Amino acid sequence: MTEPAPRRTNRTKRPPTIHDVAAEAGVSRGTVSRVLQGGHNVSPAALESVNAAIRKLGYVVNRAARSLVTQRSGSVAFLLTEPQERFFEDPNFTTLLRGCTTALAEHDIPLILMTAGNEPERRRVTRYLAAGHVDGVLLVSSHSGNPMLEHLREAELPVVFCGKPLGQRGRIPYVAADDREGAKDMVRHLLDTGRRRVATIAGPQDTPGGVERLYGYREVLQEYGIPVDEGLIAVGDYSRAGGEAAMVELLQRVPDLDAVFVASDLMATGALAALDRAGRSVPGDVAVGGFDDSPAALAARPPLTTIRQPWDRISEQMVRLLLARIAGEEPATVILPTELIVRDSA
Amino acid sequence: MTEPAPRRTNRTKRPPTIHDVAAEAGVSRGTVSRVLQGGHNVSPAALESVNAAIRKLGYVVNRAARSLVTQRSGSVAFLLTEPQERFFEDPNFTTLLRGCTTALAEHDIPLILMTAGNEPERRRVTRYLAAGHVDGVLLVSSHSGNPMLEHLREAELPVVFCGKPLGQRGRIPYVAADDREGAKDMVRHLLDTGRRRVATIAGPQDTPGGVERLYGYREVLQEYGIPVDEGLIAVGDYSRAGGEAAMVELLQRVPDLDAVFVASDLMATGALAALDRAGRSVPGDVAVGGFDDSPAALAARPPLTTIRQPWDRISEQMVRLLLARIAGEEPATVILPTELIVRDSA
DNA sequence: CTGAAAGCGCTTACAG
DNA sequence: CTGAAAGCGCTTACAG
Repeated sequence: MTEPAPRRTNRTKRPPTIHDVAAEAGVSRGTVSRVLQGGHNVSPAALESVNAAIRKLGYVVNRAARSLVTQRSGSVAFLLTEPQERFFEDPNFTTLLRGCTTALAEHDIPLILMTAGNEPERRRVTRYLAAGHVDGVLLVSSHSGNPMLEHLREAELPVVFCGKPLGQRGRIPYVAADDREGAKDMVRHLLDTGRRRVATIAGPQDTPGGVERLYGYREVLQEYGIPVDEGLIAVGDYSRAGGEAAMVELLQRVPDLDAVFVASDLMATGALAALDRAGRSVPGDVAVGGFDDSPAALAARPPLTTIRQPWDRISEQMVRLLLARIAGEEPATVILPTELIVRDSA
Repeated sequence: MTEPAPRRTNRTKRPPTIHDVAAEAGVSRGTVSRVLQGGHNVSPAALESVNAAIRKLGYVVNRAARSLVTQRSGSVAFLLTEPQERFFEDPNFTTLLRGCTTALAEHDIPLILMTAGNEPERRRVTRYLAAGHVDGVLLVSSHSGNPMLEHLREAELPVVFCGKPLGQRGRIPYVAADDREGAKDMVRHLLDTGRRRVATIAGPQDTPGGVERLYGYREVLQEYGIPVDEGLIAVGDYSRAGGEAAMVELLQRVPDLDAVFVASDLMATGALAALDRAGRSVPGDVAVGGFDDSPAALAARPPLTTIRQPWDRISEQMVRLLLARIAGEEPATVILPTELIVRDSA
């Protein structure tokens, strides 16, 4: 009557193990494992009885044990290297995060959210990744000179970027919306609706969106035979305040502008405020085009004409590329088309 | 010369193990492990040489192995049971998510993001949690009748809610802003600045914010000796469109209202649009008070007077409570004060 | 097709 | 204070 006390945590019931399943099904643990791996080299009879046992017992594989032997974690990191404020303020990114979570869940892969916005965080994340705690990383920042990149390379971890990685040598897989074509669509729209002095508020020039959307602006002007006036170009930091300041600057420099293509909706709401204060009506005096089709675009007065990025498909493709990389496939790149959404501001 | 080929994944270098550290330090693996656990019952000399070896080798513990023996995952889930759109559109929640990630990182605990907005997702999440893949969960939805709750209870997993869980028996630990007091501050502000026909657009009545903020509204009117006119109360669904519809309804029912307390900034932007279309000036004809102090509050025209929720502290406290629960402490509750932010709309 | 066995990298009583 | 050893729950050659 003095049995050794069973080992217990504060959880009452221990989940069934592969051992229980094997006993229930009347086979060896090896066979159960083979069924778990896809059922190759398993007789139909064994397959069936194992599956029945799994259902009956409600068996779920213990990932820690599997991970220990396979040297695979079975999870993926979603890594933010932006200063956090910027990311979390940007509704695009939350859409992206949601999409990646869902897409990974379909493969039963948990998403681990990590931030590396400052030095201590970067150290922690680097250690975590180097220790092999994830099989790959979905990387969101595309600022050039990203200090995490070197670490990732050293850890030899599969990575997929959101947005074209700037200033990187080698082939780094990424998924991006077609920023340049999106910008071109917007500027064409402005021109086609009769605007002639079209300014632009570009994003930071160390980000792909900042660079590409400005390229698009220039290309369309050229296309229409309009000489590019550098005075019509201002740069913001993707924040609302940055957009506001840039608009003030533009108004001062080029009082007769009649349209502005703003590289993000958030900046566009700032531009709207500046125009309002300057007594310019939108779209009467000045047409305003945004980029992103974020909630802010709808909430703005007037609602913003903007460029929609296909975030659902971006996240889907990021996950697809990452899983392919993890499986050993070659790096690839996916560029997805954008869509012009015409509302009241232009 | 025929050594067995070393086992390899596609990663080149295998991280050092506790075995390597023990060899380097000249002690047993047990001693290394004891150092890892906090260094109790370890001689100063051993402690030092083990730490030196850890540094030299860049050793990082293998969580899968640890988890296998301790029966603890060392990670925590951040679980969204809202229909996803709502969550990800709400900037409060992303702030919360960020805060929780950071707070957990300080304890070296990875945050696993999970969504359970529909039935297949709920099944998957339930299996994952029941399998013991996380030590606890941070739960965000507070809609009453949440179908995940029962599963969590069955799995005997520590849980902390964000927001007061409605209609739950038993003591469930939660952290919330003081919704009622926040609402009272706003309504008092409206009344103190001379408004007399103060309407409200409440949130859904199956959410704590929806209920509590409406309570606050009623209480202040009573406090000021103003009889509550039920016609002045409308309910929205926290969306922009819902706020707009509710405002239209109120305007129709009570054309002479001169203020409205809206239970979220997002709904308030909708209300602003409706007022604009009805030709009412804000704050001239109608004062508008929001709730949340989200980015939308700043972007709104005019910028919204609103109630700020202390999201940083909320996330911090949620993590603290959850870790305490995991460590076996009793359930507790934390209510945090809000702050009135006066801008232009009221 | 299947079982027995080794081993993944840790932690934790148990002796000493 | 410390080492030897068992064991956590899996996967995977290896024989058969």
